[in-house]
Amino acid sequence: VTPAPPSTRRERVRQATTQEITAVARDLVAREGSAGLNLRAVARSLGMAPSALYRYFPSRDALLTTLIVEAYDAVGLAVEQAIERGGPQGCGAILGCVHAFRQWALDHPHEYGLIYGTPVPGYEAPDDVLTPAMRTPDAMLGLLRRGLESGLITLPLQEDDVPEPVRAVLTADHAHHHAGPPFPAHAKGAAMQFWALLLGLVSGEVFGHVPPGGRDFFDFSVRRGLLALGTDPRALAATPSPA
Amino acid sequence: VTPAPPSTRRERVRQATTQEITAVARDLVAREGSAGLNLRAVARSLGMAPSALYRYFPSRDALLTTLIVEAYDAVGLAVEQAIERGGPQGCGAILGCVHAFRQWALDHPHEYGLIYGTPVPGYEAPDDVLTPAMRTPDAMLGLLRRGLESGLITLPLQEDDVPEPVRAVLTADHAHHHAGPPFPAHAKGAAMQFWALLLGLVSGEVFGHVPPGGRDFFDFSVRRGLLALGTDPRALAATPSPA
DNA sequence: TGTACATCAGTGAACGCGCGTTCACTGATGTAC
DNA sequence: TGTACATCAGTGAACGCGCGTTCACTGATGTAC
Repeated sequence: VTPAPPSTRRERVRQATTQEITAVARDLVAREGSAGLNLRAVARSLGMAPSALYRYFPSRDALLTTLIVEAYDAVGLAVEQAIERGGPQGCGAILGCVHAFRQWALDHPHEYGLIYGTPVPGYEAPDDVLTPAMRTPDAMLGLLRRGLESGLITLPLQEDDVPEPVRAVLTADHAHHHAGPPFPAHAKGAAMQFWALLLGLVSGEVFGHVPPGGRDFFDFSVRRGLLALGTDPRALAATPSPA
Repeated sequence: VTPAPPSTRRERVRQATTQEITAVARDLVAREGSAGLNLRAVARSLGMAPSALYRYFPSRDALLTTLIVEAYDAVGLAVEQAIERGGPQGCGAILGCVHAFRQWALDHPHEYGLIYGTPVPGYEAPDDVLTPAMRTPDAMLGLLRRGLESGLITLPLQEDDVPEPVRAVLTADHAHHHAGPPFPAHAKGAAMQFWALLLGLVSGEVFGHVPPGGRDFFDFSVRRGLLALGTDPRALAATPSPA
């Protein structure tokens, strides 16, 4: 996060103030959603003149971008840590990962909405957010790769089972690429389906579009999704859900 | 929609104006999202004074509520019509239904966001929206019931396969009830999972949170979801996707 | 070590804007006799 | 059929508010000699 230690006193103060600003802004978004973010309220809360904020951010959108990047990084970090805690083999990491994702979303509903909800109208995301946005998907694809290599996951489909046009779409997609060799189309398709299920379950719960199923129902659904993904049933059944 | 034919001339004009207002408001939301809905713009577009709108709606929120109800009704209608077109047996109705849902969402992204996206901050939905909100889920549950009765769908799980706490959650949920006798817990769970998958796929596509898979990928994913639901594979494979 | 200058954080007032809502009013439409 | 009154759609001005952003400024922090 800090590339080089800030030398001068001024730089240190500046960095601290910047962090204070984003912290206050994050609180504001957490309480009222992205529409509630406004510079005057941030300034008020910091005891500054509104114009002073322009020393730190060139516009409201720039501040919003920072918050979006921070939100992506926060989920990403939560997910990565859960994977580590889950251990190197078996389903512990997988279950830990998805539960961490859900838990972060429930703990930070407005920040979740910022990145996985309705796009903020009039806001155009700059390229800077692409990398942090891929942090969580990358972590999950890493799990998939590990699972395929270790034999924990055996995709129930062959490459041929994927209809030609779908295969074309799946292999043509180079926009969202991640580290490592490419996945075969059927693996990519399965991953995207699982991701859609996960987003649907979590968004439904966070936004209230679905009757509340709670943690148990989420766990149950995710396990069924993992089975559909080709996860070894015995291994999955033997792995308890994270606390 | 019209309970009794409006008798007096005044009432007819009033009704026409009301419809004009909601039509303009709907356009505004369609172009700029729910945050873009503002009374002054509606009045401007109609050539009225802003205050005149208060003869028709007591507040901005009331107008928003009307739009939300209309959106629920519009998807609901689209889905119901697709089901009818799909025919009385087989998977035609099911595939038609989900494709109609997706298509409506893509055709009306902002209205979709209004009802299935991030909740509008500060807006509290009155009870009036509950009934229209259930229109689409009800239609789909009707399909499930029909499928179970005809044997087209055979749930892969038994009641006992659902862990006790999950079963408790599923049977306790009386808030969102629909017509007809209750479903057993495992059917309800399966339905909710499929609904979550559907919302995830569609929201991901509409909001751009997922690499674009398009119609073919959606069809492919939904078919896999239906198989996981226990739909007869042969019948499913024999049913083409709607045009 | 001390002085002259440059940099930059922060101030305070202002600009221009748009919003939801209220209120006293005018004039047309409907109703009762 | 005609008149007196009630209802109600729509006007126009105003209230009070909050927003993002600009701009000329002051004073403290840092830098070069």
